[in-house]
Amino acid sequence: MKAARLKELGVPAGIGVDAALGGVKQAMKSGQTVEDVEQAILAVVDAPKLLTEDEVWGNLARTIVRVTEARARFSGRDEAAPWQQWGDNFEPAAIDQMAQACKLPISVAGALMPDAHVGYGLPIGGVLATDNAVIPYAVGVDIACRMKLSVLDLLVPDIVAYQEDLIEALEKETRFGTGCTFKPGRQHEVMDDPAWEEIPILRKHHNKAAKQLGTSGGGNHFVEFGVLEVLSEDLGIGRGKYVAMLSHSGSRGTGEKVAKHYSALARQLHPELPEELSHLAWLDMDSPEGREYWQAMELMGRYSAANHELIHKHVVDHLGCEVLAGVENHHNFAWKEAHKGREVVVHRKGATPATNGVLGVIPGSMATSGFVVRGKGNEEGLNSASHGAGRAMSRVEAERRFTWAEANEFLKKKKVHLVSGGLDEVPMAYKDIEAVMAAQEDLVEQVARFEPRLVKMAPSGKVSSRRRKERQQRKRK
DNA sequence: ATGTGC
Repeated sequence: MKAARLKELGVPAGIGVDAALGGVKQAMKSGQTVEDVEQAILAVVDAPKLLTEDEVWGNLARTIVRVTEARARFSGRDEAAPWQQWGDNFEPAAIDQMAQACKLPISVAGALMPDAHVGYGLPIGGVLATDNAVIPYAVGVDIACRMKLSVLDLLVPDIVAYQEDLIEALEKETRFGTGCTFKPGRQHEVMDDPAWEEIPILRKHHNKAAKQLGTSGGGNHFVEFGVLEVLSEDLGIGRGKYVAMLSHSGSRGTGEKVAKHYSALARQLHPELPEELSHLAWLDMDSPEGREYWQAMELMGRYSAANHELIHKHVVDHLGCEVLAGVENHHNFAWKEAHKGREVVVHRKGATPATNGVLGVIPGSMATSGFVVRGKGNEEGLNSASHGAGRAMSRVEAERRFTWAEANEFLKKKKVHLVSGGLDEVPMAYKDIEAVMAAQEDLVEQVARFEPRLVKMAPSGKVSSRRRKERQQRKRK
């Protein structure tokens, strides 16, 4: 049974739905039909106080009572925290999510970046400063998702001349797709961090995390080679054209488990939040839960950095070249920063840190420009910028609307060789990166422009997992 | 962005 149906039946969103799903599972196991289950849920919703001791539905009944009482006591704030947007090419729902986030009692200020689109709780491209509280879903599911660019001592024509070697390096030295691992795993001292032992959710996933070190994952993640046109002296290598390698990856499966674990915990601690705020449940920074999340989040930060470090090290070693310069940054993370003289927690969910003088990387798409940028320290913009061009449509919509014939035409025109990737990631599915950059001229300065030439991404998710299953089934036979 | 239980 889906969450939407449970809400139709009157189950409160968030922990109400969580509790209901538990009951549904139990009832279905004991052989009840969907109709029986729906009747039972209606009865609980109608009179939860009568059913708090019920064997199957007691937890749902108690949760509804708790949520109802807490929400009755909750009163929103009189005035939302101030926020501004950069650009005007947004879905109304993304703007609404930003506005809702600023109504949280803990919110201090917000900023919506020009690549923003709808996400869980806070939009992707949303920045939120809070007072002594951290919101797991305002950091994002892929905690510490990160960009890393290395300038290599190759010549621009080498991208074509040594194309086969570059492809081989990508194929052998990282992995793509949901659930991908290295066997045997890559080695890195980040795996010896004491936090893996101290925090149960980390201990549980330590093994998987070890196997996923150095992998790139799926979705919009990629590793690519391209031409970097350096426009300023910031990188310390002089102006001109260079070959660079750019990777986009994060904390893989472990980060997701951490995000979901603490978000569920935060929701349990905040039954008072109305439905539209329920995905924005927070943890107090002074509470044991908040401190533990922060510790886990920071480890995910070091883990993600190690991930990129290994990808670059192994690819560079494979090619036998040298690294001349580099830039890297998280774009799903939270930081303790000063805002207008006050210490706040700044959540950047799909947003690049852009404190004055700080360098960052903003990718476009597989066949449009990316940028190395220098922050301008715009205080109203919460020292942030976009983390890319931003999706112009959903993945499903992109798969429906475009064909590979069109996409290949685009790639050919831009001289991009796509080793693998999904139709849901084609450039036409993204907003215009030039317009996005123009909308944030007061947030960042352009330091270099990057043109992708040789790109590897995960092949389209659903297809590959179906094929994997079919292969496994064939093996069994 | 990510897998997991059927």
